[in-house]
Amino acid sequence: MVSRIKPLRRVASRRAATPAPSRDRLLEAAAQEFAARGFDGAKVDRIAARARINKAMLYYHFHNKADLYRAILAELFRTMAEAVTRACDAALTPEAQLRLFIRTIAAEMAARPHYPAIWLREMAEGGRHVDAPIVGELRSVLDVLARILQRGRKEGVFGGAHPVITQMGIVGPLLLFAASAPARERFSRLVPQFSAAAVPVDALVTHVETATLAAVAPAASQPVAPRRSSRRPRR
Amino acid sequence: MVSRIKPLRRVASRRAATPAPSRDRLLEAAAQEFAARGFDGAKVDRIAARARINKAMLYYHFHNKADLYRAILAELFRTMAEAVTRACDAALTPEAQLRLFIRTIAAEMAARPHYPAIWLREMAEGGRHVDAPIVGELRSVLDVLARILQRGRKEGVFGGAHPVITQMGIVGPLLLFAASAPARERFSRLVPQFSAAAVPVDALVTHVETATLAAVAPAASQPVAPRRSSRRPRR
DNA sequence: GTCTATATTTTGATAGAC
DNA sequence: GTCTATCAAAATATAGAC
Repeated sequence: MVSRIKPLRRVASRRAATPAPSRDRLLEAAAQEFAARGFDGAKVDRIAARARINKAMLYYHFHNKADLYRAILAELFRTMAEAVTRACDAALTPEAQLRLFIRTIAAEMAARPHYPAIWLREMAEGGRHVDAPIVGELRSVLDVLARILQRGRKEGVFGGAHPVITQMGIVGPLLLFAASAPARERFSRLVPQFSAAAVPVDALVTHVETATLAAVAPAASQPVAPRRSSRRPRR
Repeated sequence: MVSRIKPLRRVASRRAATPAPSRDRLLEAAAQEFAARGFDGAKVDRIAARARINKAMLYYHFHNKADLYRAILAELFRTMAEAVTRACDAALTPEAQLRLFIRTIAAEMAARPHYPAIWLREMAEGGRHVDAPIVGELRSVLDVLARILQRGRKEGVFGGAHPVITQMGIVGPLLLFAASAPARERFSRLVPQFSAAAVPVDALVTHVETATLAAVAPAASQPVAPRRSSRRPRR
């Protein structure tokens, strides 16, 4: 609540070769711990140890465990929102924009390896730690996608795909793939197919692109508001 | 470790209107708690209270929290493996089999509302509680999918899609959608688009079907083993 | 099978010196 | 900003009567 406005931090007063200040190490260590163990599984002692700081310093920088976690969540979704907003400025066709949207999210996940597990877990937790500003970032991401879909629809290249459903179709595979990498590696001793070496990362992004573009194509899915009279048979 | 072989339980000795025995209520309550809070967030006191049993009874039926959790995990993946194995017996075209594979998983998730969050969380945890028998069930699911893809390839209707990637493309959206339902409902006060009423469930399954079939179509994705000589440009 | 009472450990958080 | 020492609450697990 207090440290929401973050000051442009001490750039001038820092020497060139200075190691990461304790606060940064703390955030990094916490992200790692929260990703691997979840909010309740993460222990402040372990976070402090990993960051090579004293536990009391954690409470000096953040009020409590929840605040530290929220800071990470906020940065995660702000980063995502900024990235997709920036990427989709470009004057491209709706198809190209959608591809770029997908690739941007994938790239952001690759750049921040802890994000996928944290994101996934927070959704499974019912968004318990997501406050209003964070919801705003989520909304921004969805809005970018909604605009792409709407433009494509106006130009006749997309059908009436629902933004939330399209979003699930995109981030679902990307999140699960990234977050489950350690698990799959663990299983690969018994199921070699799971081995990371056997599953090229790029192939997944290509898969999601192809899949999403097909699913949003005209007549691929029923319109957002289903027609009232035509009841389609179960199969 | 001990109670892995479960006896065909006391059917004869039970009256017709007998309420669910404590062990069943326990498993149900535990699944709910583990889904909502994760392994570390789940508290045995809460599980016991929810099941309306004494906490000591929990330790009578299971040795500890981890064993209880593993029992639920095992049933989850056994259920999934059995369902997809049974469903894909049918003599259908590869396309129809793939659709059925998807619908079966979606139906199983709908029937057991706690599964998606547990599944997702366990993957994020690195499969820490997944033991060898459970990996076997995971393997079974993957094998069913691999056979469908292989048959489709032989018949020329599918390309060289990788089973793991295809699996991610299918279960990623289904899991995320189901598991994030409470979160989206929470956010819907600020972002009406997220409201469950606004997002038809069937539309997601249709989306995943369309998307997956397009992604596994011939030439949609590069072959599993990329050609060595032809280096494709970045885009 | 069921319950009460309790032991033991872990863990989030703080006080207060430097 | 940093550290030591420590508290108080929570949580897993068990002992043992019925």
